[in-house]
Amino acid sequence: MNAAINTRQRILRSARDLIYARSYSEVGVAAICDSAGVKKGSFYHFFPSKQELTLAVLDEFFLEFKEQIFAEAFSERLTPLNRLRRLAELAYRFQKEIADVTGHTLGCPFGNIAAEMSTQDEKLRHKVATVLGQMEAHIRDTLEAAVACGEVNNIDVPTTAKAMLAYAEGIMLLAKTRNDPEVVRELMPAMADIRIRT
Amino acid sequence: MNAAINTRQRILRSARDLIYARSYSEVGVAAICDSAGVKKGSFYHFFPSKQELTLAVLDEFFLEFKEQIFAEAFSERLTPLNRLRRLAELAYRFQKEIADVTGHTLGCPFGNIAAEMSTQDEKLRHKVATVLGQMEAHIRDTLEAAVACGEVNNIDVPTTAKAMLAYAEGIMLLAKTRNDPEVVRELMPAMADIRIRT
DNA sequence: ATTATAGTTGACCGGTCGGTCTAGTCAAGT
DNA sequence: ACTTGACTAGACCGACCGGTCAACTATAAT
Repeated sequence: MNAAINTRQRILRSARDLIYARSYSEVGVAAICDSAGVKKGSFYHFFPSKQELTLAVLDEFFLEFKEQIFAEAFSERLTPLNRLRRLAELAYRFQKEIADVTGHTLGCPFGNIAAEMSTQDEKLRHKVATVLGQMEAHIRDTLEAAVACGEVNNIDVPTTAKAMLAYAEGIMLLAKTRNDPEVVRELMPAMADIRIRT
Repeated sequence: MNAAINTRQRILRSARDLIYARSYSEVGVAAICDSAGVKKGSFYHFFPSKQELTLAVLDEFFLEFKEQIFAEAFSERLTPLNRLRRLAELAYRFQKEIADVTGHTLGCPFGNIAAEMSTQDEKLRHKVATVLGQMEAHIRDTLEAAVACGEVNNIDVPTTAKAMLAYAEGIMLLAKTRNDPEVVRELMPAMADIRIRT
């Protein structure tokens, strides 16, 4: 049973890494099984389909994101706006590290799947939309706090949060397209300066 | 020979529509041939591979984009900043029209392919990067003009151009993810207000 | 020791993939 | 009339796709 959890976890991690590095369509179940050192039968014992696995992968991604990025950026030591600036810095570090290891700038795992699959798989689209919605909510909360402590004023908080998320996703996509993490370093800090006025 | 050009054009248009509506991986050569009313033999007479066809599709997309969007938005009647605002409006209209017809918000054709294929096919990545580079150049030129006529000042023009492009791409991706063109209407106008200060 | 159950194995399925190839049509050039 | 070469037709290729299945093993409760 311990071994079983282990197997499931190995499948999940292999799938996460492969799908992020390549894409949903380019990664087959067989490749995931090979990478995880697991046979097809075991795969389908734990996951009913490739689609369901991918939903789990998205959860896994978001969990890690919250643990590794949000947890650090959104500590109380920083002012709200500085949390957003810290987020920008962490985004760069993360992309830079991946680029150093893999040779490719991989962008945002959610944005990648959204772009590829939104029109093809409604369940996947909805899942990604939900995750991005939660990210937006985090930014919104942070902006509310910024307003509350007088760090900013006269802004449309919900719309500004959406704009910041859009800007961040766009930067990740451009960085992937140029295969250059420095794009993130150059552009991301300005995310914290976006203001949609009331 | 006229019929031949016609065949090539039909293949190109079918591929453009199908790849935009679905994705590169989800659209097979057979589907493109069916849609174009052409047999495989003809397809491979005009295009050596699916990859080469896609490069041509990207050219086709960019050509249409310049004809339909840039040509209208960048007319001399408008001030530079108003050209960018017009661009935002056209982006919404375009996404809205597609959504009404297809039931899906398809986002940016270049961004879609970039997200899906950048890590998998260097030629495709490079092509998309080039196209987006030209878009960035258009925005940069417009910002230069805005500076020249005193509409804005104290901005880092090249970086602001990049930031505007990133913001636009991010909005298109979010709209696709939410399957809602209204995201474009809500967020895109603020593109013209982005300023990266010197 | 027996039984039930969770997990594993790998052969196998029909279908689709991008791409090849041979045979043939057709119009223009000589 | 004959040749040439662009274009079309569609059968065919091996590889791979997601998914199924029956048989097997390991574990733990009774």
